[in-house]
Amino acid sequence: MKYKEAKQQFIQTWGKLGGEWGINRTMAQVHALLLIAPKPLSTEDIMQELQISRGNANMNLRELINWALVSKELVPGDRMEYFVAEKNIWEVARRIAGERKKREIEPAKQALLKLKETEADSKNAEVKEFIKMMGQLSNFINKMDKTVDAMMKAEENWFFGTLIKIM
Amino acid sequence: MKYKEAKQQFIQTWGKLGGEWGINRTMAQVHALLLIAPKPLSTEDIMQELQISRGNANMNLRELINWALVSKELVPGDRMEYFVAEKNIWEVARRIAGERKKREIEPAKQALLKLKETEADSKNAEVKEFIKMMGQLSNFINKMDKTVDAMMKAEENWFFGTLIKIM
DNA sequence: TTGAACTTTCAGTAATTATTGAAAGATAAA
DNA sequence: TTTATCTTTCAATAATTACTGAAAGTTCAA
Repeated sequence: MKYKEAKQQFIQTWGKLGGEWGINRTMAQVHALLLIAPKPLSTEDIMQELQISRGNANMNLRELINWALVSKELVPGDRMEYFVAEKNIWEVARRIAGERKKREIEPAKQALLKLKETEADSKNAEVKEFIKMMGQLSNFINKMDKTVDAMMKAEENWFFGTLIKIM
Repeated sequence: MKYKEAKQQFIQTWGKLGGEWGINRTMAQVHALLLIAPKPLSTEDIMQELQISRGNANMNLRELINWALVSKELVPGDRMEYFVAEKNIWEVARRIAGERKKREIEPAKQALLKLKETEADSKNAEVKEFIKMMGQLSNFINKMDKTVDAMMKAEENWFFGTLIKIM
């Protein structure tokens, strides 16, 4: 396959994957573009490559920076801003996991924890089932949480190494 | 907190979480409802509880069945269909992981594998960077894949137990 | 200061995704 | 069969989400 075609396909694939996992497709495409760029890209570069507006490019870049997946890079003697992506995939995975944990899992966890307190003494079948399920869910989400924490601290080889060894 | 309020909050929380992870919010709400139901529910029950149309209820139930998270249950002497959810959370997690792997991860993996073949001999910096990144991504996604496979086969306590022990 | 070069914002609009509800389809008891 | 009961489909519509582009904001060299 020719590079230009492969590049387009990678951008499409990464964008699609993002979309399926609740991440704005364009944001994932901008990320894809920066992941394979051998040097920092300007907003103009990104607008042109992906054929998107300045506003859209700006918004998605800002969001990628919020996720700590991309950072601004200043070139001395140039007023234009450039952007670079974190290129270590393990680090990328960690940051995504950390961010999603913070934004989505933790709030859900807190909510479930409160729900566990519901009228624990009731004899009603619905209520009993509810309490039981909240217990199960809290327990599960706690374990997930700890797993993500482990991942955040660990090195890639250690993490997968240990995991795969015990399979 | 009173049961009725807690129930509504659980449905909202589960629905929101689903939405954030690329799963139709209503589908997640139907799932939530079935998770805490002490007995099978009919389409009517679900329509009423969530205030949704028959078509919507039917569609989302079918999809939950495709995901193997819900099954139909027939009550002898009753023509109406009832639905029950898998209640073991570890099993639920396994099925979701398995399904998402099959639907989303595997196709992405295959696509990346092809992209790795791109003009490997080029001296162009862009192409070199691209090949490098495709290699990293393939390698990472392979490890993820194996981790999910391990999860699919393992028992909850063994899986998390081993994981948490090594933390 | 001024103004050229660049970035950010956001109201309006477009695109996508989800929902409704009525009609068609299926099933089984009479 | 026929008919009553229940399920499925899908075109129309609503709701949500994403995008555009022009105007406002910022920064800095002259």
